[in-house]
Amino acid sequence: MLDRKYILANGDAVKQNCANRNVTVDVDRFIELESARKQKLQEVQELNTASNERSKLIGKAQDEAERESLKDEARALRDKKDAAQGEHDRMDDEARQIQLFIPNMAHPDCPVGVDDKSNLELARGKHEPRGFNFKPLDHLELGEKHDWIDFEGGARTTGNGFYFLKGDLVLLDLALQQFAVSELSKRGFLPTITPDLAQDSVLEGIGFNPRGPETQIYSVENMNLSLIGTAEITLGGLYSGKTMMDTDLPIKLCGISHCYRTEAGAAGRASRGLYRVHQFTKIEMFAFTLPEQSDEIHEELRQIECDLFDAIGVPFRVVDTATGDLGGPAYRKYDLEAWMPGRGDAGEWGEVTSTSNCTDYQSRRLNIRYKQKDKKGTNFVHTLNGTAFALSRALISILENHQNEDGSVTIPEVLRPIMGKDVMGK
RNA sequence: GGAAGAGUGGCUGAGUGGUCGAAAGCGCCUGAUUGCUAAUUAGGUGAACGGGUCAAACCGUUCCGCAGGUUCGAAUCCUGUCUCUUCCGCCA
Repeated sequence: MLDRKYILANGDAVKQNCANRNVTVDVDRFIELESARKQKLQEVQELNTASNERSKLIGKAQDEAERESLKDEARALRDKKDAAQGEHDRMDDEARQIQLFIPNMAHPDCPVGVDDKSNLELARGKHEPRGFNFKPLDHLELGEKHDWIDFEGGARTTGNGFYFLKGDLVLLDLALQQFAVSELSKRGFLPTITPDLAQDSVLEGIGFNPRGPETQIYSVENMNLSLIGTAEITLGGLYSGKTMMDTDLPIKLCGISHCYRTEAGAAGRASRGLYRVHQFTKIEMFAFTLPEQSDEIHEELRQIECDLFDAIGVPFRVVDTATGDLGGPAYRKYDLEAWMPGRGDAGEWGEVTSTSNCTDYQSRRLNIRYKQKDKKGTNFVHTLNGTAFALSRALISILENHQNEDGSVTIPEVLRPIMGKDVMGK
């Protein structure tokens, strides 16, 4: 969330930002409430001071009569204070409800537009989409041919949208994980396996709503636990309420977890197969940084994503996400879209990674701060996240781009030593 | 899952319902001192929020795991809850 003082001081900019991001929220009402709340707080504190002063005198009172009259005074003051406090809390609650829906400010270079049509292509990967001198299959057809993917069994066992992976595709999945984790630890990211469940309060802190009609989250009945949609949730939770030293920043983590999403309301040809599923494994980059570092680290995350997809020989483009497509917490977001020959009639770009600089939007909610040596006070860190590999979609991109006419798939060179073979499905 | 015990500042650890934001020690910072990489000594040393200031200083409120309650007043009493330790049970 945004700083309340910032909203009060920059009302017009905040309103313009909401419009750019296609978010409807009553900023004026927030400003009205917050101004009134601050005045009320002043009143509460004054009453409390007066009440505290009386109470302290009671201990030193000489006789019973004096004591009783002081008690009456103190009690009356406390009642007035409680009443004022109640009013203050009501204003505070309502202001907070609005504040939670005010999105982060957007980077000045961020393309302005209300939806993904305004996204801007920034760059391409090393590999261009290849031509096929045969009719390429999509990953589902390849998966069925080799018995690598079993959606039918997944549906029977668990439900629609769940799947079993088998055989060489499992080896490929694990090889990708190992490759990503090893690359990331070379670059200073601490490999971290997180729980797949988190408390509802942690989900709310990151900005997810775990229960309710429109939730994307699976929750556990009779417990305040939910299955995580991304390791961002647990990694943020790990540091919530913490204060770090500036010299320890940036902290870079490589989270490994399963991700669970209900994907309510999503269906259709574009969602065929592994593209949109209820469970997948993800290797996630996460960073806590000083404010002045976050732009630079964001570029680093983007570069790592490009390097990883270049390394596995998959063509992609980098997209600068438009204001309306950013989501609440992001200040700026880059997506990598991989070429997927099996999508649409003759191939389409499909999102495979996403990296966001959330500045202090999440850390303010989660109360994650840093302290500078020899300086009073603390500040909020900046948080960033980025996908290394979302395994389900990375698998699609490899199967479809590296398929051969006989239905086999050439394994990317960097994965061959890990898998111990050059071709799968031969 | 059952039983018992414990949760206090960066750490260790004291704390009879009022003078406790909290003793003491360690650590850290600043100064003094001794010519020897350290000792001695004096002082200082938490955070959030609000006010104030160019910035400080400064003033106020809140915080002793968390949330409630009793009371004029709670680190201290009561209730709930979470976490940790030990013992038992179960188990990949």
